[in-house]
Amino acid sequence: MDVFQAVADPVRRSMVERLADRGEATAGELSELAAERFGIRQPTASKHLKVLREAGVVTSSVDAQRRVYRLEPGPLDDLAGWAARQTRFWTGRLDALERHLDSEGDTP
Amino acid sequence: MDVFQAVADPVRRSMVERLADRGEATAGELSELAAERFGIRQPTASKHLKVLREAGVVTSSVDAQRRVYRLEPGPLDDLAGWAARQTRFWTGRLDALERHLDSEGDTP
DNA sequence: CAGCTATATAGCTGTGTGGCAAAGTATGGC
DNA sequence: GCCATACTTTGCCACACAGCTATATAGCTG
Repeated sequence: MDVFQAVADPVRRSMVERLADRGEATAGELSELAAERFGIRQPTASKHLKVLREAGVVTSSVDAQRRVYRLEPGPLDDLAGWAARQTRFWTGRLDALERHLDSEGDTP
Repeated sequence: MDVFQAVADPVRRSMVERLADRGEATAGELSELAAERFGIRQPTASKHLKVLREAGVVTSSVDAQRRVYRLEPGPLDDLAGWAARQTRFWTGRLDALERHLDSEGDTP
């Protein structure tokens, strides 16, 4: 699954936000957060973490029985870059459009 | 459907990119593009346009029998902003983290 | 080693969403 | 007025995905 799909889910976005705000967290902490905010069970949260992992949005390392998750900036930067590029092109271009229409000479 | 879900689909992303690159387009043009790239039929493309419309990513106006679609920067800016915020927080903070760990004084 | 804690996996189910063909709604042209 | 054009809507099916419970795996702890 790609980054776009990964962050399409509010539960996963909430996990990402938690990691962005306060740094790394264990699977348990993230699961508990999801439980509070969305009322989901631990295995469901674990599944969401798997999706984020496979999209490269987070990485995990093993600390005894704990898995520590942290944010991986790459994919999110790609996402931000894509979205920004889409708007930078035509935002503030209304004038350019009008010039274009003028040069076309047809106002139906 | 929100912006995140709206751009989660590659067909819809392709439509957005087309509008970002070369400005407004008719439903027919966007449908044809989707047909070429993804092999989908016209009603399916129309459905995708509806999703983009309802997410506020595009707006449409009527020109005779044609519907002209254009990009609405707002939602995409929100998306870009969100994604950027998630990474700006901890990117380039590895040093900050190390400083934090130093000030904690515990290296287990 | 027994048992507790932490997390992942397996297997099942309901619902949302993407795909299609067919029908409906406007509008322009003959 | 009627047909063609340009879309959208409707109704259908299939499949992906989020949710759950139950179970497996792994590592501490007594």
